[in-house]
Amino acid sequence: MSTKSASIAPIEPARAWEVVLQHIEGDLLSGALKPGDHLPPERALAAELGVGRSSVREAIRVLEVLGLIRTASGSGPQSGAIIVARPTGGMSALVRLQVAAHGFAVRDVVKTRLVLESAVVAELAEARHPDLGAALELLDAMEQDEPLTRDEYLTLDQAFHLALAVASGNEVIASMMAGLRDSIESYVRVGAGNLPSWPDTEERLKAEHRGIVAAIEAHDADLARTRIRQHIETYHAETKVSSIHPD
Amino acid sequence: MSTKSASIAPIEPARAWEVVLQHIEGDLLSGALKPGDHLPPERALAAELGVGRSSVREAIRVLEVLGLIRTASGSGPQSGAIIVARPTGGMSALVRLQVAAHGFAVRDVVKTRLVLESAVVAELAEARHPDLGAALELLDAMEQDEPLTRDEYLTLDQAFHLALAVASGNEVIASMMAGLRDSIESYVRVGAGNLPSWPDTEERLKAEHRGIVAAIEAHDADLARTRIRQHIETYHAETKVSSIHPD
DNA sequence: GCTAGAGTGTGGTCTGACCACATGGTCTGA
DNA sequence: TCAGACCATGTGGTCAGACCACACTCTAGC
Repeated sequence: MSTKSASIAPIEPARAWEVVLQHIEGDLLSGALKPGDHLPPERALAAELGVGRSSVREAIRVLEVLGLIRTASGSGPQSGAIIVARPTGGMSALVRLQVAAHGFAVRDVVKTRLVLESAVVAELAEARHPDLGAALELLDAMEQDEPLTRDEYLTLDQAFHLALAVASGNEVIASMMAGLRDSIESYVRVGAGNLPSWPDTEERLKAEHRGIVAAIEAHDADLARTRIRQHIETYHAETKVSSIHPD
Repeated sequence: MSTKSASIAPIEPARAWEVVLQHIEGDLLSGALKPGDHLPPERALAAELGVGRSSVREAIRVLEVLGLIRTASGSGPQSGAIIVARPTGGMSALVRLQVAAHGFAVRDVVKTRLVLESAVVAELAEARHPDLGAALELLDAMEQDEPLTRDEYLTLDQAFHLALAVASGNEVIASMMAGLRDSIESYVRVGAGNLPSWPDTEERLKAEHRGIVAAIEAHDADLARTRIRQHIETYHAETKVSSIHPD
């Protein structure tokens, strides 16, 4: 406990957990902490900053949810809080919860995904040698002989779209795309269940995927934009007809 | 996420704070909690869910940072944890910390902002009657007689860009834009300090702002895209020359 | 009627105590 | 010498209880 007596109170006294958060952020900015490093043990951090361990834990929890660290109990080099800087999980949580709390409309999530993914395919089309290896493997997996269940297909579909974003080399867009998609995951799956004919839809989706890749490989950015737009809009329009939510 | 078979086999027993988070998310999805509502008091929530108060507080903290709730101590209708669903703050924190932890490259943040803002101005240009009132007021404020300091101008500039995003009516894009901009705020301000001639830059920025608005009002989406791209790219190129960071 | 004070309920914080667990060293017996 | 069992240690995870500061609400006294 730090002596609060006679301390000149700032305009807004930072809460204890904010002190911890700012301290860690400062260490990140100064380079004292890098991905792969361990945070000090919670008890040591608490003593160092003059706050209680519970306050340290609140800050740690925030960092964990935002995807900056991963925690593990026990002893040894794998335990403790380790900087990982994986934004995807945090982005998913943020968007998903905002959708749940009506801060984000599903319609806007879909539109934003459209904007980002259009940019992704256009950038890939304009790249000299876009690395579509991962995306192509996923397409092959979707077209294997054994029939896939709807859920399996949608999982691969999601991975395909994410692979395109990753291939574009922009981590920010890739994690935003992943977060947007994750957050409406349940809506997509429910919509797929209400489709009039899933096999027909699946065939159409496969053809559209190949068309998108073809446009990228042909370096035709405009065509790629058009096709990705149609791909997303068609699916959402089709599933929305039979969806429960009238909006 | 991967398999929907919700068997009891808990490979990973949910931690206490996750239980609280999931419970609140469930209440949001079911409509039991809406924006404006109060969360139960921490002590009541802890008793209801059979967890300790500290675990409840960790979940509450996460929700606060993500911008879902605001908390206030004291008594009465303004106190407690209230659902607000303001995504901007959470997005800013996420992006800022990921940049600090090298999960996001500043370059990608700028590129993403470019993608989103291009879409914003294009959408505004294609709208019948875009509501540019707030944006225009900010432009007027930037051009008043009394000279503005660099910081004041940049604050208005940021507000202008955000106003455009808000005018487009897409909350998701607006909060992402705000988060992206906030997260590189310090870089922008440092860059402005290193410009060869701020007054010249300020004049150019004013002209570019007016040009963007003119393109929107002329319903010329392509021109608006071009101008916003040039606006952002020029500024970042100019400040990067004298910046310390080589990349 | 009005005001000053007590009362109440809230979040914010700290402390101390356990637990489960992973690791790493030590001891024991072959 | 070495392999295996065992225990000490340090970590996060959790809980219970205790305060505090604060904002509101009620009420007694004027």
